[in-house]
Amino acid sequence: MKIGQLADKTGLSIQTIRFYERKALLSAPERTQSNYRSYSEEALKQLLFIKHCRALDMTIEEINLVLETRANPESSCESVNATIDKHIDDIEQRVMELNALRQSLISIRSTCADNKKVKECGVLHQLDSIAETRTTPKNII
Amino acid sequence: MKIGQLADKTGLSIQTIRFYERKALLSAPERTQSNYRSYSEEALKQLLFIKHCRALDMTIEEINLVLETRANPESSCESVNATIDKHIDDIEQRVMELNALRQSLISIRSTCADNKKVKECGVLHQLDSIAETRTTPKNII
DNA sequence: GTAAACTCTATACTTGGTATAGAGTCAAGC
DNA sequence: GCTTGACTCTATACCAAGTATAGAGTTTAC
Repeated sequence: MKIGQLADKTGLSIQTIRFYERKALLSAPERTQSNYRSYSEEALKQLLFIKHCRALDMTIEEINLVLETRANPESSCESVNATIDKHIDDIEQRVMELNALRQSLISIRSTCADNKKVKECGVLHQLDSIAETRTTPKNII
Repeated sequence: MKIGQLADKTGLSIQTIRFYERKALLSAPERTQSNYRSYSEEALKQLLFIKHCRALDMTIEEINLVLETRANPESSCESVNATIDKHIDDIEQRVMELNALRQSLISIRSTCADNKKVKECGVLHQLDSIAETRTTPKNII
């Protein structure tokens, strides 16, 4: 299977597949005589696994860890569970931040009716003077 | 006021201030004979305004737009309100996405009790086979 | 034989900064 | 006068997770 077919089957772009190879998520495939990448079914499965992990917003580093763990079936899956647990925490954290942010924005927005002039705009005045709202560092999520 | 003092007063790093100047959020200040940046009180205010906008997760491009609007007091503040409204929408969207993601993660996580072996781990099996969950394109927020 | 479609590598770009290197400047202490 | 430390300058590279491109080579269809 060439890279274009793999891209079609996975729904990932060709560049993304090559990118994952560079990041060592996907091991470098065999090459044809003309230096084209030639993929096995195994690679397709691996790539779908990676895609599923990405859909859950796992970072490449985390996926790498999970892949490593997955590689030896007799080892403990503890680290995988820890990764997922941490993810859930991060997401809950981020949702709370975003809700706080949303509240701030709604509050600021309420200070200006539509069609005012800049000099009368409550929103702009708010932006001049608001205090700190975000205490936690910005999250990637 | 030199850049270090400005950094202290705003809580932003020196590099960030220079970065904002490069991005034309902050106009290039006067220079001393030795080519040091020399800031006015006006620049301090501008920078705090920018900081407040960033705390609301506005992009640099959006802040630029708002600053432009703010520059002429007689114009309409409509675009500012539109920016804020869009932001609120984006955040609500993102919160819904994150909640869906959280549900997926919790569901996946529930398939593995602690201290299992990799080959028995429900989480890893789920990651092999889960269907698409995220339909909307990934957001920056 | 040639044109379209595919693949290759290498490089640059995105966002919002952060972190360096290497050079110049300024103030204080001796 | 000289050195030391703190400050500033520019330019460049780096982060994540890709995306986009140029320029070259390859394969396939007609």
